[in-house]
Amino acid sequence: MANRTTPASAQRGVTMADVARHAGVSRTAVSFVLSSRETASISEDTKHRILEAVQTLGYRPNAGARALASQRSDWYGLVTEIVTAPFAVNIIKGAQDQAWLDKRFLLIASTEQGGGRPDSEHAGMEEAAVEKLLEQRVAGILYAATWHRAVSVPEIIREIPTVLINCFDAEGTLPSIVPDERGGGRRATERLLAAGHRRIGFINLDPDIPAAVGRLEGYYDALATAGVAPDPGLIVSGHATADGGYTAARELLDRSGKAGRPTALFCANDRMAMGAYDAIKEHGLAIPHDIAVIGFDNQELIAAYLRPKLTTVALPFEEMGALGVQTLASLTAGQPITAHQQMVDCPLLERFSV
Amino acid sequence: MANRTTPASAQRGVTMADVARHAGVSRTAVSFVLSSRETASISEDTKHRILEAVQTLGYRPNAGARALASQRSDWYGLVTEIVTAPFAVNIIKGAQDQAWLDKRFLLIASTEQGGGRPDSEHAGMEEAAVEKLLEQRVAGILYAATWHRAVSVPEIIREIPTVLINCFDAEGTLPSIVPDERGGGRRATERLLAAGHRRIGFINLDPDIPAAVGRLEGYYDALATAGVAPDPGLIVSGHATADGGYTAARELLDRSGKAGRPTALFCANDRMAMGAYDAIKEHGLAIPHDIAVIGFDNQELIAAYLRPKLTTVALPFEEMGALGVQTLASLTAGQPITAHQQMVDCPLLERFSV
DNA sequence: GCAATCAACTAACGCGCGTAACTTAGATCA
DNA sequence: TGATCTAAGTTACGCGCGTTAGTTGATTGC
Repeated sequence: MANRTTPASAQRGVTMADVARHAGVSRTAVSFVLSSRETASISEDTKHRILEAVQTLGYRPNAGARALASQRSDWYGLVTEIVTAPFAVNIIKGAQDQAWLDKRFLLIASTEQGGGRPDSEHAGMEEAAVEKLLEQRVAGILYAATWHRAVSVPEIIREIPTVLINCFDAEGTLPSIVPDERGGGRRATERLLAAGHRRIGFINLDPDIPAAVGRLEGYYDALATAGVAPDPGLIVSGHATADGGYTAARELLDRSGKAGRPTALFCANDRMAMGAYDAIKEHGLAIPHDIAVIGFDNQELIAAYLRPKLTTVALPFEEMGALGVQTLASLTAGQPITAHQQMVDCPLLERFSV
Repeated sequence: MANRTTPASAQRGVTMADVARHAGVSRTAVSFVLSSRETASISEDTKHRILEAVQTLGYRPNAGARALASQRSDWYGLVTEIVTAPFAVNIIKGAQDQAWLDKRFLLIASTEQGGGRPDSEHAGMEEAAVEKLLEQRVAGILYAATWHRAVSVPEIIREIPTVLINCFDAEGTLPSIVPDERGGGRRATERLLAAGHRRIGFINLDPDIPAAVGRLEGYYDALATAGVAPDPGLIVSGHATADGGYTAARELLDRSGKAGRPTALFCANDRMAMGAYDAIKEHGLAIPHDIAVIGFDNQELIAAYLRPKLTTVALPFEEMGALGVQTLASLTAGQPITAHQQMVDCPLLERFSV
């Protein structure tokens, strides 16, 4: 049996010079053909000979050398804390896929390591990560956060084109891409209103964060448009966990305000919705028959496995990642950015809890 | 106010030559100092001058040029389908962290794009991904799977050092790292036995996959060691979903075999445990008072948010990722690999369902 | 007092490639 | 027929760096 381990290409170092020699042309000709320059004129015949040589020798371009010679690179850096957080990992996927389409590579630098470092140390890691990426001569940097918030980026990041994803810098000097929380909140509330609900409880997150602010605004927007007066008694804040949702839901269900208990619950995230499910079931109520529930975030592992499956608003992680790469591409191409902060829609995913 | 945008370093292209000029030495001297070669002798004085020049000029080495000149690279490629699957993403984290410690970069190539491609197309994507990584001249490749199984890797991957993570090749010719399913199954069952349970139901996955085989073997191991005769009536297979777990659990609970219903349930994954919880609650039973439950996989989003929180066996994703990088490091260093298949322990995480 | 040693460097080459500037043989034109 | 132009290439340089093979002046050994 023939030696099947390695085609000719395996012997490291088939270079353009080898291809040139094999095709009987100069190295430059090979370069011209491979980079398909229109300005240079190479006859169809030799072009064909060269491509054939490439094939038989198993030539593989050396991306590093190419970057060195051409003074530009095919790489974007992605610095992020989200590698661990299964939550927002789809940002990576979106960015990765888009980068792949653009024939670019993503160098991912994780800034989260070991548990519970102090902030100062984390900042140091971020700077180190950016430094490393700059050493790789990336063409630009994506900076992605686990949850939508204001961040302070290391200063050196400003040396090259940068796009923030799922976060924004307090000064507002860097282009950023964030979810349209408000639109999502409106959409969810509208859905409940459309189902005939008028007393809609809202279980909110820590009211200081952008997600809470936006989602609540959207809730108000929808009520206002529908001409329903908001009832402050229907709005509570809870810990962003299943337990928090459980407690908050009990509070709302026990409460018999001026017009009785809510007939629907809009939970500002899916984990809280998970807890709310428990509270509702303990109350002997059925979802969605007795009470409707809508979540937020679309954490698949929760939303798709709750019984009944949870109708929820999705955070557009993948889209944000892709848009980030696109934005970075225009930035590095020198095109001016139209909007400094781009918002991406949060679509409603209909399942069976409404 | 001074122009704060850019330190000297920002002007792209502070090279070693610049540093040398600034320090009044040859470029070679700079190179020697920066790569801290012991063989070369540079006086403390000039060494200091050089480092100072590096500092004031903001010199940053060019990783690409370095790789080109030294004929080796700081990169490992990670080709995987798991970018999307929040599930096994910790493999990436483990690998990333370990690579960072080794001062190496991970180039991640996702092979999963758009939904539901046919297998053939997926294979094509994998080959393209590997090809791209080879163009980057990575020093080695990690190939990681979402779930533990046999895979067939693209042939070109054999051109360079490769380590499989969470999977193995059918021929067994590549070093691989997999979870110790059997040990995990044993550990879970032992825990239930230690809690006094003797009738332990086992809800298994599709019995053909390695995870199902191993976990069941572990279950038998523990029973045998404890001198408990296995009851075939206590073992069922279900769909690997919450619904599947729900159905399977009902079946076990309704069944009043020779010795009544099981007092504990070992579910071969957490999603099924989630469904089992529902079935148990519908039966009016309390966890863990009336019946204990143990899961497998430690899907945080489920296990940590179920009420009560689920005791489960963790898949050592992070460890496998880290071990993968370590193994690859020894491979690329030319050291022979001791074991062709390395197994990593699956620890039991105690929560409140036992 | 002179060869041998050594510390402290430097000159020069090449890694694989992009690219501007030049060459050459044939076609075109006045 | 000589000048001009073009197609089809080639020569030569440099990207930033690692590395080998020197070079140079001071010190040592006898």
